Amino acid sequence: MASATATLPVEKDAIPSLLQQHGISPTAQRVEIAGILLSKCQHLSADQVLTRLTEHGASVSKATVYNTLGLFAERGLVRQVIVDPAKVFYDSNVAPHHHFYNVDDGNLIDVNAAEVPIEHLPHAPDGTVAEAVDIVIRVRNTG
Amino acid sequence: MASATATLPVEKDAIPSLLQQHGISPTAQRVEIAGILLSKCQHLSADQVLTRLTEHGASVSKATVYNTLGLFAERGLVRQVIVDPAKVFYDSNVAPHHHFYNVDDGNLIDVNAAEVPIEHLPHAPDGTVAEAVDIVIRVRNTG
DNA sequence: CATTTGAGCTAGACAGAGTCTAAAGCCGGG
DNA sequence: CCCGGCTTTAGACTCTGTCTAGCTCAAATG
Repeated sequence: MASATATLPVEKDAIPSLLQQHGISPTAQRVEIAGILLSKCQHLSADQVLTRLTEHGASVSKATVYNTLGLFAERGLVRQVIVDPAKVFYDSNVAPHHHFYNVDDGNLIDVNAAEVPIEHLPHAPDGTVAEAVDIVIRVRNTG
Repeated sequence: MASATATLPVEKDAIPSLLQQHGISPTAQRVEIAGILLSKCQHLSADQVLTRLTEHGASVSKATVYNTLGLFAERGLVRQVIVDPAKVFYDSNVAPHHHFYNVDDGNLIDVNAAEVPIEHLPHAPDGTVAEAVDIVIRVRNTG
């Protein structure tokens, strides 16, 4: 059940076992969705995943796409990125990193965590534990 | 038109001139909305602002609340906080700071920027300029 | 072999946040 | 007094995401 995170892109054949390593039974639809998202380092919304599925000729329902992406995120196979008020992006890169977010065109670019050294974090409020630190550098087109 | 950010809470009487300092003509509705949001250091969604308006007996339409909050954010009078995929929060504190976000109960707590020292930022991608750096520390209730 | 059980999938209804549109109100200048 | 621009408004609309109720299929059971 631990995270045996493969380097991107993940080969088609490797997907079923990768799912199983994350405690996810590899159904046809899940393999299909993972195949699209993990095919390279990218950020896709649920809707974009759905579109690509239909382009690939695979017919997966909207509910399944949402359920599956939620499941993948919960099990650490992908990561949610919340930068756009309108929708959630799913990031195929689960290594610790941050993001540039272009507010003009909605473009999202990875930033290696090592490039943003943080000396120390403040203590989490009483009764809570820190779970993740998300850094978003909002950029805007010049001119 | 520059930012003459008053310390919170902003007195009722000071609101019209504060709006004007940000290049916003102080209509009755805008003064009402600013009065609620700037009454203390807090994070409110558009919907929460709308609710408080009606509680105060002021009748402002939904469209106006959204338009006005968007305008305030654009002019630097308040700040958008994007942490919850479902809705945007408007932060009355525009001083540089970050946030704890409790994913269990949706609670949002300010973190002084000085408590999260960042040595240096990576260069923004070509053709873009950094505009803001948002750090969100996601926490979860213990037990 | 028939039956049951349960996980997973699906279509479509639904909910909530936010945007758009078309009309109406307000207000200052000529 | 009238005109023109800015602001507000109600309500329709869009879009993302969730929920429900039924269906499928495969594995376990008798």
